[in-house]
Amino acid sequence: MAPSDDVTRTIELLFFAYRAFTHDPDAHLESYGFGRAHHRVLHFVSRQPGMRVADLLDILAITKQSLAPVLKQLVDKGFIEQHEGAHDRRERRLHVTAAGARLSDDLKALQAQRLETAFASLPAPTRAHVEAFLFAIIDEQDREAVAALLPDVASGGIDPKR
Amino acid sequence: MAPSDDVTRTIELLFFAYRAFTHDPDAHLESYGFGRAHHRVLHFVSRQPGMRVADLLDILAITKQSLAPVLKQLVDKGFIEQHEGAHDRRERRLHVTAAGARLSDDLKALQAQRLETAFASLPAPTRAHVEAFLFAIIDEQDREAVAALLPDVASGGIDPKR
DNA sequence: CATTTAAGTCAACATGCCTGACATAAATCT
DNA sequence: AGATTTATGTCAGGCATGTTGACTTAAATG
Repeated sequence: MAPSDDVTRTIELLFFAYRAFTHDPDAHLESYGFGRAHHRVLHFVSRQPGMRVADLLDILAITKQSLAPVLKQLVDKGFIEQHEGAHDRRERRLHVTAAGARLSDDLKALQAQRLETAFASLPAPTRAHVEAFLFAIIDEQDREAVAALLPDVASGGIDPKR
Repeated sequence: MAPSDDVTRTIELLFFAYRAFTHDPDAHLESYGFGRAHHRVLHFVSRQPGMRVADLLDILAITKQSLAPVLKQLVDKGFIEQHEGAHDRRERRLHVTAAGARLSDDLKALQAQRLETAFASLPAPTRAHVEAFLFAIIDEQDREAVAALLPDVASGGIDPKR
């Protein structure tokens, strides 16, 4: 096997796996007239209620002009609410409504189903290895910010070599 | 830890990791006036020289109307060549040119760098676990076709439980 | 009071995907 | 041979998601 076959296989698996991973929510979102961009907003607002617009832009790494129509649609259709900041009234603190929480949970359930089925079919250490790998793929300078965002790892984490 | 924290962490890691994974090639492609769609075409044609347009459409899961402008640009700029099929002259067999092979290799090197650095920082079994996971994420009905496409696994594969 | 900050808006544009309809040439079936 | 199917290409129109640049508004801060 050529030396680059390993990396080719990983690259192609990532492509096909990520497409599968996003497929179910994409299909579900269609019935609401929403797309993947709406999913991302809903997910992170649901995960961090009260976040500011600027925080969301940082996480998504898009411009406010890109976010604007997506956020407006989510607000107009009653999935997200904006509240004036308590201490700084320029801020629009973002919250999911009950409907938004429901949709966000439904979308997560679709992805959870796929991920948990995969993990259940594989040996127990898989999850820790996979998470360590995914984390190591992220730019070193971004890892701290991402780690601060993620739910804590329970245990069995794979530590990077020194 | 809430039961859904695990899946939330995996979902978010996949999002951030995939964004990082595509970032370097995206940036490199910009200087050619190309996008991610061109990368995918270049990659698969390079991997399977002589493939037909219909094969490419199947793999990418897009319509020929979506592919057409992307393929035309790659042909016009001298990265891909089309040759009449030897046995069936309706077919346009796709091949990368020398320049196409070079660009494809350059893009792969960027992703290889990221992946291999990640694997090198982690215990040896990581690669097998990661690949088994990515494969298990793919729809069961698509796995056979994907497996046929991928370079063979050398050894140390993680077998799914029965 | 001047400046900065948070957010929103308007315009123009590019990419990458879609559906639908139709065209062409070559292979295949009857 | 003639009809049909197949492989590919093309035209038209549309939608989602992103970009840059310029500007506005309101509120906080120096």
